[in-house]
Order: sequence, then structure tokens, then C-alpha cells
Amino acid sequence: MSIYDTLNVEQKKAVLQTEGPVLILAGAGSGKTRVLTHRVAYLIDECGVNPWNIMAITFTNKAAGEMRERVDKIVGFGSESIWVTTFHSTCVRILRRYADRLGYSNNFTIYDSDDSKSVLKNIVKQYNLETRDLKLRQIQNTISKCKDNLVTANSYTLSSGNDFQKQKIAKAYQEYQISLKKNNAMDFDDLIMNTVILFRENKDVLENYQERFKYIMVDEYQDTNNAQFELIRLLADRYKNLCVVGDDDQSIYRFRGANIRNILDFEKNYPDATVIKLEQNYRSTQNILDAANTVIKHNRSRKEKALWTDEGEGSKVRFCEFEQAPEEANFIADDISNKKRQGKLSYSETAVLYRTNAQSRLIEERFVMYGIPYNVVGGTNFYARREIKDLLAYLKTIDNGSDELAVRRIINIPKRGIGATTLNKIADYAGTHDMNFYDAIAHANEFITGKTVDKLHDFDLMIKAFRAKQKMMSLEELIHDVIDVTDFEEYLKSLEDDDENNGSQDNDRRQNVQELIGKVISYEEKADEPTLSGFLEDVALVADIDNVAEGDERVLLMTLHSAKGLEFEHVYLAGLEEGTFPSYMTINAEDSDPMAMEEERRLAYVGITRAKKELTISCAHRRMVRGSFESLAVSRFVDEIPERLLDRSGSSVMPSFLFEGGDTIEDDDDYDYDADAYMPSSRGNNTRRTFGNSSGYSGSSYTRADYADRSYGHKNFSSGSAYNSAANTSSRLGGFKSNANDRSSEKIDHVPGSSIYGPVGKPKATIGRKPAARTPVSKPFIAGAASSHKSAGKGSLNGISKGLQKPSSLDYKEGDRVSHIKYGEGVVKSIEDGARDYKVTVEFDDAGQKIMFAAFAKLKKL
DNA sequence: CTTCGCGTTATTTTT
DNA sequence: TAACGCGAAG
Repeated sequence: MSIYDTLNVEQKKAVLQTEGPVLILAGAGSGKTRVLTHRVAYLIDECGVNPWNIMAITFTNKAAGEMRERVDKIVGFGSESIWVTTFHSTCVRILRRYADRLGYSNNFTIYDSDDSKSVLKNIVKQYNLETRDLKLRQIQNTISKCKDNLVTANSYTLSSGNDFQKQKIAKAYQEYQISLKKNNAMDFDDLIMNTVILFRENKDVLENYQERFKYIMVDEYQDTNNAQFELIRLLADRYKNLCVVGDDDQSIYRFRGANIRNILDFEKNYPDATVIKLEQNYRSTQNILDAANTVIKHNRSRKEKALWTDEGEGSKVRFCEFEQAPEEANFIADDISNKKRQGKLSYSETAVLYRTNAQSRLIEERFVMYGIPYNVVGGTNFYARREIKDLLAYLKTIDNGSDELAVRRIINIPKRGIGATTLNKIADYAGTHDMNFYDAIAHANEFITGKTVDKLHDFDLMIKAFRAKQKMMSLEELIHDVIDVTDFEEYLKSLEDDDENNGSQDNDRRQNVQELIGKVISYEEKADEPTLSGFLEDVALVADIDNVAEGDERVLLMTLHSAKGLEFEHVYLAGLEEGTFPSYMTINAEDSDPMAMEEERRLAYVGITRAKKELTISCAHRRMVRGSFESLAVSRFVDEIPERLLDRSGSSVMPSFLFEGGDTIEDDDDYDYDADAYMPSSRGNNTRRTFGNSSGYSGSSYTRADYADRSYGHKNFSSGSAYNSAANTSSRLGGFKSNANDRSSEKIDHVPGSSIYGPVGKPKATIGRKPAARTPVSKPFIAGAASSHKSAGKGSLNGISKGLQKPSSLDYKEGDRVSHIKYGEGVVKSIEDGARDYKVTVEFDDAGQKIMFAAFAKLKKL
């Protein structure tokens, strides 16, 4: 029996059809990766194709990595010479060889969207291009869209005609490209477009690659944009052995230029294409598939198909409605923790999906309270974090002096007293003397006087020293040296003080730096010939999802977009409300752009089909949206699921009378922390049911007494919870909280209209412990790097263990003399209770006054 | 040059 | 809500 006998009829057909264009319409969970890998094996083993001639393209490194792994397993020999990569890295590889043909040097840098935004910002400012109805963001989007469609700056300019707005954008586009070239940089979109241009203008290069890639496979084809389509078309033009795999129902990247017509019109572009539909699903239960099928049926632009399984019905899709968003979050945490305790679920097989990243916050808070370990995928990309970008800018400057953006970023980090005026002078000089920004610094004495010259000179010397050292050092040593020489620690400290002051607590910065070092180390281990440029390139093309470690005993929180391609036994789809999902942007644009709603629906389809065994959908009728409260109706996508598939018994909607009267929630900024004062519990007998339709209110059977009763249920919760922080427990007894770490006690009673929502005004009332910091305590990238190396952050620092780590007291107090490893001895001036840790102010004998975190400062009492 | 504080404003998804 | 930009003051 051969490996191909394990495939079903359609899958087999897809594997055996090796010649000519092939379109595989692979529904969610239909085993497309299996098909692709088997197809590769078949080409090599049975058709005698040289692995060298095979290319498989995906969108994310993660997908590429998985494919690579599986191909390696199934292909005996030579699998390493198959190109299994992403679109972007494919293009980088090609451009590294031939960028000179486009007037770039081959060691060009890659700009992420932040980088390109700041380049654009300068241009927009310089030429006064921003107006009331033309914002930077819009300009950036338009330029990006142009590139997705292979419209160059010149052709856009020609097409702008008399349109004033277009002319402005055209000017920005032109100048932007000039800047990029001057900086020897390409943005993400350039990578694709420039490769296409390279191919179009250099027949020899194109032919070279056409000969090489005789068999091309493209995964997630529904997400290709026009430039990617053209890239593939060119490459496959000679042999036409192009196999694309995708699912039009999972096309969710239109906003990024993906063109669903690429997959819908494949047969038009390749009339002799073989089309194969994979509809048997090996992932989910029939109920889940039915829900997905009926929802997606509401779309018009799609190829008819329906998923089925022979795995059986499974349980119904649970739909739970809540009055307030925090209740919803609480329900999810409670439900997961119950099921976990009963052995019905494993964290690693559980995910919470939502439409927007902002929604993770409430859920994280609850997870911390319940002690549920989790990872948040997405949000701010690791490499977009300030301290990481700063360090990378140093490395970029050392690597490639023509990257003005990088130089500008670090020239005054840490503060060196080099300000805007000086930067402008440097830029002017560079401009008039036709040299790049960094090189102009060496001529500072020609256009600047006084102390600033010395400062610039020092900076220049420092960079040059790094460059010299780089030749003798490993990358790891280099980055350590940069951190030492620049006193980066001190800089981080100042950042963390800021973090505290403005309430944002993105302060795992030190850990992030450790993480970056870990990535440097693992890069050096895995790369054949590690170079600084190589590292920077690796780093430029990673997405957050790439670092998600599987099998971690953690619940994953992520957006629906990030979840594509993944599967979990238990999936919680949160925030199914009109305005949240579908997003209000889409609803507003419904008339002018009906396709947007279809895309939103596909997103719902993606979400539903992530679930293997159990799907729980939830919504809240009121939710805080950018600072104010909004009332929201149940999402149309819920209504599109047939009633027979739904189990609505978990709902818990508060009666509307609680919101009547003068006590408007909008006025109360403590609301979101205090919501658990009325938190219902699905445990025990306290669960109430809401009957009737999705409006939620009409069927409510609550009374005031019920409500009080539910608050009582709250107490049950705390004693039975796995989370046993003293602070947390005490908060629930009799409505008083008495938290050792809190400065005051506030009464919380359960009477509607008074302080259910907490006292008005500052200081913020906190129940139990303080809410989770905005930034999750542990990040996916930690797991990623930790698995590859022994780097810091490896520990089991999930939300809760960190929460409990906080010492209940310090062994020193105000007025005590303490010693610090770096600053020597001093006197404690004050101790303040910060969100995560104590903030200690110390007046050092030599170093002066410093504010530091207790856990980090490791002060010793004398 | 740097810091602070105020007013404004923008809100989706991200390779 | 939070991030940003701007102007004024140190």
C-alpha cells in the first residue's frame, strides 16, 4: 500500500494531476496541506522531477515552516532543495541577486509599515500635502494599493489628470520612492512589485527562474493580490505547471489588496485548468460545518460548495448573550476554567477569537483573575516595539549607513542632546552635497558650531567603532556591546518610568530586549553563514503568528485574521455584535461597497470553521468603544445560523431596568474594572436563562431578587476558583474589599443605581487586584524564542504566576538605607504601589535620585 | 534641547 | 481610550 492510498478520491486526483494548471478548491479542514505535501512527494518519487525544480509558496513563515517539515518527512531525498517560502522572502532572495538592475544596491534594507510611514510623514510635511480630507494614512494606503496593482509612481502621476487630490498623492508617491531609493530601502509592497518589474525588464533573469521553477504550487491562493498574481503568472508562463490551492470562502485580506477574482477567475485565465473541489472536512463536527455552510451561503460572489464530514453531528453551537462586555469576558474565563477543572478541555486546544485586537483586553483581565494561562497573538508586533526598533536601528546603521531612517532614530537615543534643528542641518548638508545622511555627520564642523559638533563626532566615532568591532565579534557579542556602550539599560529605565506615568504599561521592555538577544543567538545557530544583514532580513519579514508555539498549555487569544489556518477543539468566538463584528466600518460602507460585508462574512466563516468539537459564540449588548459606551445589537451572522443548530442556554442578559434612571454608565470611568461586582457565574444554580430572540431583553426573566442572587453566586465563585489570591477572595466577601495592597477600602454594594459600577471619580476603584496590564504578561514571541533557545522569558510566566509574584511586602521601608548594585548606597524616599510592582524612589549618595521597580532594582537593606 | 500639558483626533483586519 | 501633535516653559 502506498502513501497515496490514504487520500480520498478527490485528494488523490489533485495529487496525480501534476501537469498543467490546476485549481484546488480546498474547503476549510479538507486536508490541503496533506495534498500539497503528497503532491510534492509524488512529483519527486513517481515523476522523477528534480526537487530543485519545485517551488511552494505560502503567505506566512509559519505555513512555510509547517509545509517544509511535512515535506521533509515524506520526501526521502533532496527535499532541502525545494523552495518552500513565502512570497516576500522569495522576492527578497531574487532581489538580493538582481536589485542592481533596478538601481538599488543588493544590500537594500526592508522597511516595515512604520518605517514607511515616517518616511512619508516627512514628505507630507515638507510638501504640505496633508489636508483636511487627505490624511497621511490615506496617502499611505493609496500608495500601497498602487503597488499591489503594479502601478508605479510615474503611471499614477500620469493618470491623476486634473484631480487635485490625486495630484497630491502622486507627488507623495514620487517623493516617497525617491526617498526609499536614496535610503536603499524597499517596503513590503516594493518587494513584490520590484520583482515583477525586474522580470518584465530582464528577460534573462525571468527565463532563468522559469527554467528553475518548473512546478509551482501556491497556497492560500485566494489571498494573492494582483502583483503576486502577476509574479506567479510570469514564473509559470513557460511550463504552466501551476497548481494553486485556496478557498474563496476564506479570502479575508481584501483590505491588503488581495483580489478574490484571482481564484474565482482562475479558469478564465487558464482555460485548460483542471478544477478539483475538496469538500470533505476532517476537522469539525457536522453541526459546526452546517453553521458555517449556512452563514457563508449568504454570500453571492463565491463558488458553490458545502463542507461535510462523516464524523457525526457533535454538540450544538452555543450562543451566549450578555448585557455587558465584561460579563462576556467573564463567562469565557469561567467556562474555560470549569471545563478545565472537569478535564473536558486542554488549554492548548482552546482559542478565543475576536474581530479586533482591542477586544483582547477584557478577556485578558479575566484570564489573569482566573489564573488561566494564555498567549495573545498579534497586537503590536514584537519587532514594532519601541525598544526593539531602537536596537535594530543601531544594527541597521552599523550594517548599512545609507538607511537615514535608522540613523535618525538612534542619533538621539539615548538622549545625546541632538535635536531637530541639528537633524535638519545635517539633512540640508547631505542634500546639497549629494551624500547620505550618515556621511554628512562626519562633516558636522562645516555647518554646525559649538558643542553639538562634538556630540555628533562622538556618535560617528561610536558607530565606526561598532563597525570595526563587528568584524571581530559574533552578532551576539555585537548586540551586547551596543547595549553596554549606549547604556541602553538606563534608557530602558527612563522608558519604563514614562510607562508608569502615562498609565500604559508596556513594560516588559527589558524582557523584550532579552528576547531579541535570544533571537540573535538562535539565528547564529541556525544560519549557515550568519551575517548582520542576514539577521536583519530575517527579522524584517516575520509576522506575529510565526512565533506561535503549538502544544503550549495555554489558551490562545487572537483575531480572526490570525486564526486562519489553525484549528482548536474548543473555540470561543467573542463579540458577535453589529458594529463589532461585522465592524461598523463595514456596516457604514454597506451600500457603497457590498463586497466588504461579504468579506466580513467570510471572516465569520473562517472563525466558525476553526472549531473541531465545540464552538461557543458570544456577544454583549453594551461595550466600550473608543472611550464611550455603545449599545449593540446581535450580529447578523448569528441570525444567519439556523436555530436548530444553536444552544442558547448559556445566555445571561441583565434586565433593562438596571440601566434606567439617572445613573448613566457613560459617566463612570470605573465601570470596566468593577463589572465583576455583578458577574454571573455559569456554575451551580445561579445560571439564568434568557429566552426568545436575539434582542435579548424581551425574554428576560430577571427580577431584582434574581440579580442579587447572582451576586451571591459570585461568592461561590471565589471560593471554588483555582485562583486563590487573598486579594481576590477578599474582594468578594460581603461586598467589601480589603486588599492588602490597596490604599483604601471602598464599599461595593449590590443595589442597582448606586455603586454597582463603582464609585465615581478617581482614584480608580479596584476589586481585588488591579486589572491586567494592557500588555499580556507573556507573549507568543517569548514562547517562540524560548523554544529555540535558553533565553530569558522562558519561565512559566503566565499571567497569573506573574500576578502572584508580586511580593506582599518589601524588607525595606521609607527612610531605610539600601544598596543598589550599580548606584551604591542611598536612602529610600518613597514606596509607591505600581500596577505590577512597587515603585521605589531612592536618593543615592552618589548617583542622585532614582525611581525604580522593586523587582528589578533588587535593593538590599543595610 | 527637553519636558510637560493640553487639545485633538482617530479609530479593522496585517504579509 | 489612547496616541499624537503642538506650543510653552524650563
